[in-house]
Amino acid sequence: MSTEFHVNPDMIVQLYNEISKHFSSQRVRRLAEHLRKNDLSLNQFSVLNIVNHESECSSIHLANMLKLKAASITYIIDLLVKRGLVDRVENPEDRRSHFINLTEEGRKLLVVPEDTADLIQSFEALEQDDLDMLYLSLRVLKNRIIRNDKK
Amino acid sequence: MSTEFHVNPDMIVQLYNEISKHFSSQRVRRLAEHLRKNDLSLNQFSVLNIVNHESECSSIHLANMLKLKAASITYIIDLLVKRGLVDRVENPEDRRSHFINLTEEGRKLLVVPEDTADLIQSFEALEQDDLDMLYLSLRVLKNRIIRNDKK
DNA sequence: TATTGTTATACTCTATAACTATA
DNA sequence: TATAGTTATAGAGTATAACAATA
Repeated sequence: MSTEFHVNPDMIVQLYNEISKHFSSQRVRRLAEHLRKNDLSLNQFSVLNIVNHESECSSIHLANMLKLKAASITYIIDLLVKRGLVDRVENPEDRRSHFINLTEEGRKLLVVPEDTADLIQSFEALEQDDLDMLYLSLRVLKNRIIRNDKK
Repeated sequence: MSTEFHVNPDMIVQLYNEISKHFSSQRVRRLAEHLRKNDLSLNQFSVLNIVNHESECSSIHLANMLKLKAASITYIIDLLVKRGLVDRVENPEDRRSHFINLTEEGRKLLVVPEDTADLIQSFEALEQDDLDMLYLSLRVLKNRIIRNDKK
């Protein structure tokens, strides 16, 4: 395949952002629904997400990431521990601090369900050739991206 | 372009969802940051989004969409009106109810900034040929999708 | 003394119940 | 009588400030 101009990542990012805007509103709605159903605040959910990506995550680190006070982190972690969604593990190198780890229960709550019906509707607007090309493109993208994900 | 099998929208949705998961955590973080910077709760932001998409939106409708009590909607709308992000307009056909409309100020807060640097990094993992193909695919998708958006 | 994190307190948000106005 | 929405109050969740323990 060849194009008459040089496609660079920036150009794709710009396109991606425009497309992303189209789905933004529904994404927010799905997220809010997911949080409500699982009785999670946005900050609690953010903690689960951060803890999932960072091993040896301390309260201070969470406070910095979320721009919350340490006391709020304590409160949030207390609730999550009580629900069995995270664990507190002692930091052997600093007896003041703890590491926050995601439990299996917590990991289950990370995935926000997609609104499949609406997505399908969007893709159905495409011609067959474009569908084919999009599929191939996304498959390549997935393979390159997922490689860097843990598990 | 041709493939040895028939690509249908479902297959693309599945791929899309897998890719989407990869960006999910950062998207949540960006949203949380956007809300914090603009002093908005998730429900307040949801109200702005719903009001943006639905003209003649009533309190009752918002309560149904967000699964909140009417009294909570009153509280949220009061705050947003006070900040000049939405207006309350009388419903000429039913003097009990009001329509909630987004103001220009409110519209400015709808867009959640993307984390461009991280996106670029993802796309930089692709070969030039794949970049070209992805670009073409997304451009077609954008043109088909955006057509159905208002403004 | 500086840093990590907790306890105590104040504030914000949401739910419930009682109420007003209109249909 | 039923419905749309508001007001008043209580409770849950979150943030702020003062404090204790460790570095």
